[in-house]
Formats: sequence, structure tokens, C-alpha cells
Amino acid sequence: MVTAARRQRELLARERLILDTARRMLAERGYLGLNMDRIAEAIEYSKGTIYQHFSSKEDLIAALCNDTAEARAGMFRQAAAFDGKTRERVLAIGIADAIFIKRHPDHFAVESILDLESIVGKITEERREKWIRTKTEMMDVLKGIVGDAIAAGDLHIRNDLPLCAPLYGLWTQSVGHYRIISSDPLEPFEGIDLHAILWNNYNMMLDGYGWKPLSAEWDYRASAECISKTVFGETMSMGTG
Amino acid sequence: MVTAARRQRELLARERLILDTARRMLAERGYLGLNMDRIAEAIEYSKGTIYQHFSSKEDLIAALCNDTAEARAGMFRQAAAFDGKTRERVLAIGIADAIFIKRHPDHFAVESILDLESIVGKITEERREKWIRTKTEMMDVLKGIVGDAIAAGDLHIRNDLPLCAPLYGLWTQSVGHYRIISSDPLEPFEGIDLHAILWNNYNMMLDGYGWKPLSAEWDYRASAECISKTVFGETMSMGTG
DNA sequence: TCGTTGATTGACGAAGCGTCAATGTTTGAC
DNA sequence: GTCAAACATTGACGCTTCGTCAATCAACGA
Repeated sequence: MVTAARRQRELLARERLILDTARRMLAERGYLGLNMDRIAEAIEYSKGTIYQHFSSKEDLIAALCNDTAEARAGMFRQAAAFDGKTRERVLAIGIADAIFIKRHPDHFAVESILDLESIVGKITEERREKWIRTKTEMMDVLKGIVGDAIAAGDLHIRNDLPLCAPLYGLWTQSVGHYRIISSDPLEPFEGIDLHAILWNNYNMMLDGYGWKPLSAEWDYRASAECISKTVFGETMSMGTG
Repeated sequence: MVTAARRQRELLARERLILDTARRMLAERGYLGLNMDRIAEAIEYSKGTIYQHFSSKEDLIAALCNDTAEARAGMFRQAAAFDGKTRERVLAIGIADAIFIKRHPDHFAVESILDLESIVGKITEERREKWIRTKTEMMDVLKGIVGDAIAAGDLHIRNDLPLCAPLYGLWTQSVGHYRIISSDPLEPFEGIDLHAILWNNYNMMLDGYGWKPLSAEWDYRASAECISKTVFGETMSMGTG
């Protein structure tokens, strides 16, 4: 007798297999090169079996997305837990993001596909909810830091602005940056270290907000090195991306 | 006898017809709802004729993109020509962008499609070049303002940073913002005026760069109203988007 | 008037998504 | 050990869509 538990394990393993295969194909051959028949062939199961795990191609892509988004949220939590100045913790989020990109270079590409295609209701409700939950979770981590900063007197936010204003600025810059560097014709930016500029712009904006200590009063380059080493065990300097 | 000139005009008119129809379909039924047969039916020409104007579906989308990108570049030029403080001219670019979005709400969606799909060589070389030219042109407009600001003593940029650093910050925020607000699940940001935050963040970053006059020393809200009225003949306040 | 040149058409091949009847496998009752 | 019911798997098939191309049509000049 095959117990339900073992069956469950097998199903889970197969789902992983499908996801890993799909991700590899997406990376290798692009969105147009990803197709269900090829996945079926690669995993040596029939197409019908794949459709027992995912309701559609878009649903599969959404699953890929949730997968890495969760990893990202986890890294954000780790970053926010860094024991230091509130502005260092913001910096830690930026570092988490950069390292995340390094580890999952295709995440944003997958996310873009969803924004285009998911509009129709092709995705499992359950998966969509999960997606929203993870996003909200990340926002909450960021809001937490802003709250702490205000409580500690490191930051003041005008009354007519929501608390999330500065973090929205970081968020938009990060999203915009990764969208720009992954867009097709990069010629207009040739020979420019966009990564270094991004870091600098984070700092300029936070300076503008008066988030203490200002970049002139603190060596955030050193903080960055410390954070990437102690929190994520990687080397990642603000200078060279 | 049909002169070559008239024939040329007719071709151009039909190209416009195809583009307009395609754009409408894209807006109404999304990317998946855009298909060549439907366009052919709508314009009352056969599919083959469409393929005499565009080498592929992606090529058609690229043409749509070039179309609006050019309009955007034009508005950027107008904005940069505003006769005022250099920082007001930067603001004018932001306003140009916001008005552009209002006028061409689907532009970024179309652009995203290209980033995904164009990777393969499905687009006419000529169209790709045009794409790059327009982008470079916009960058140059922005670089011009930064150059003027430095010359006027309104702004200093550290030696180790390229001149385009602050404008890259504006660029990333704009791209990120429009990507976020057009992405599917907006729930995490419910009830927040992201537009107002964007404007504020532009100002915070420029303040951080010390681009004079600082936002505390100048009523940029008034400038914004003036610019949108005199340059673009529209009302567009920084507060409410 | 008529042949040539070029534009236009739409049926067709190819490729991909998602379905479902048919087939295979596991389970638990006896 | 047997067997029927429940469940899992398969892949051929229907459907949609892209892009092509042989056949058809229209304009022009001789």
C-alpha cells in the first residue's frame, strides 16, 4: 500500500521538477521558447499530468513567480532584522534586493510576463492570493523600518504624506532600475555603472528626507560590506554592483 | 494614372489605420486579444496586406511603441525648453511624463511586451534603430538640463559620478512607478495616493543632490501648475496626479 | 486592347494550448 | 488471491493563431 503521505511527497517532488524545468527553459530559450509540450517531454510525463498541477501555462508561470517572491520576502525579513541604525536597515533591504537579483536573475522577467498575461482569470485564485500576501508582507517589513525610524527620531515625515513615502521611492527606483537594465536596447546607457548610480540615488533621496545619519555623516559603504557579509554571507559592494 | 505620390499617401494612411486599430484592440482586449486576423477583419484588408507593412506581430507592436515614444520625446523637448530655473525644467520633464501617460495610457504596456518578445530578431532593423535613436534623444535632453544646471551653479555632481546620475534617479522612479501602478495586484498599495508620493520623492532626491533652489526655498507646486498650463495647455497638479 | 508589373487575397501549413476518452494503476473489501 | 471502484496518466485531437505563397486582381503604358 502506498500511503497518502508518500504519494503527497511524490506529487510535491514532481511539482518541483516541473517548476525547475520550466524555469530552466525560460532562462535558456525565453518566453516564446517555453511550451508545455517541451516541458512534458523533458520531465518524461505527459502534458495532461502537468495540467494536474497547474491550471494553465500562466498558472505555471505564476507559481514560478510566487516561488522566488517568497525567497525575496524572506531575504527582506532577514535584512530588516539587522541590528543597527534604522537607515542601515533600509540599506540592508537594498542589499537584500541586489543579492536576490544575483541569485534569481530571471525573477523580474517572469513577473513581467504575469503582468501582461494574467489579466484574464487564468490563474488559480489560491495562487493569486498567495501572490498578494507575499507582496503585502514585503511592504509590511518596509513599513516596520519606517515606523522604527520615526520612533527613534531618525526620520520625520510630513503629515500630508503616508509613512510609506520614502520606501515607495526605494521601491520604484529598484523596480525601474531592474526594468531598465533588463530592457532590450541598453545603448543609451552604454559604459555607465548604473548600479553605482542606483546606490547613490537611494542615499540622495534618503538624505533629502533627512533620514539620519545622513550619508555625509556615516560610512554606508562600510555598513554595506558588513551587512552583505554578516547577513547574507556574500560580498556585495555599493560601488560596483 | 495613379501617381507615385498619391500611392505613397494611401500606403501611409493605411499604415496609420492598422496602427490605430491595433492600438485600440490592445487597449480593449489586452495583449492576448490582439491578433492579426482580427485586425485584418477590422480594417477590411486581408492579413497578407498587413504583412506588407509589418514583418511580424512583434514588428507591429514595435511600430506602436515607436509611435508613442516619439510623441514622448517631443514632449520632453518642449518641457526642457521651458524658460525658468534648471530645476523647474526638470520638474517640467516630470510633468511632461505625467501628461504623456494621461494621453497615452497604454504606452508602457506596449513597451513591456517588446522587452519580453523582441529578444528574437523579429523586428525590422530599421525600426529597432529608430527605437534606440528616440531613447538616446530623450537621454540627451535630460543630460542637457543637468549640464545647464552645473553651468549655472545650481548643482554639483561628485567627480566619481556620471552627470546623468540624478536624471537616472528620476527615470527609474518614473519607470518603476508606472510599472507598479499598472501591475495586476495593487492591493498592497490600496488607498494611497502614489502619484503625490512620486512627486514628493522626485523633490526629496533632488534636494538630496542639493539641486537649487531646494524644495523648501521655492514653490514648485506653483511652478508645476504654471508649466502644465503654459507648456502643455493642461491642468496637472503635483498633489493629486 | 493587352501584356507586364505589382498589389491583394485567403486557404493552408506549422505550432502551441488545453481537453478528454481511453488506458493503466492502486486500493481496500471479501 | 480476486475484483471492482477510484484514481492517475496518456497522447491524439480540436481549436486558435501566426506567417506564407500560389492564385487572382488592378493599374499602367505601349
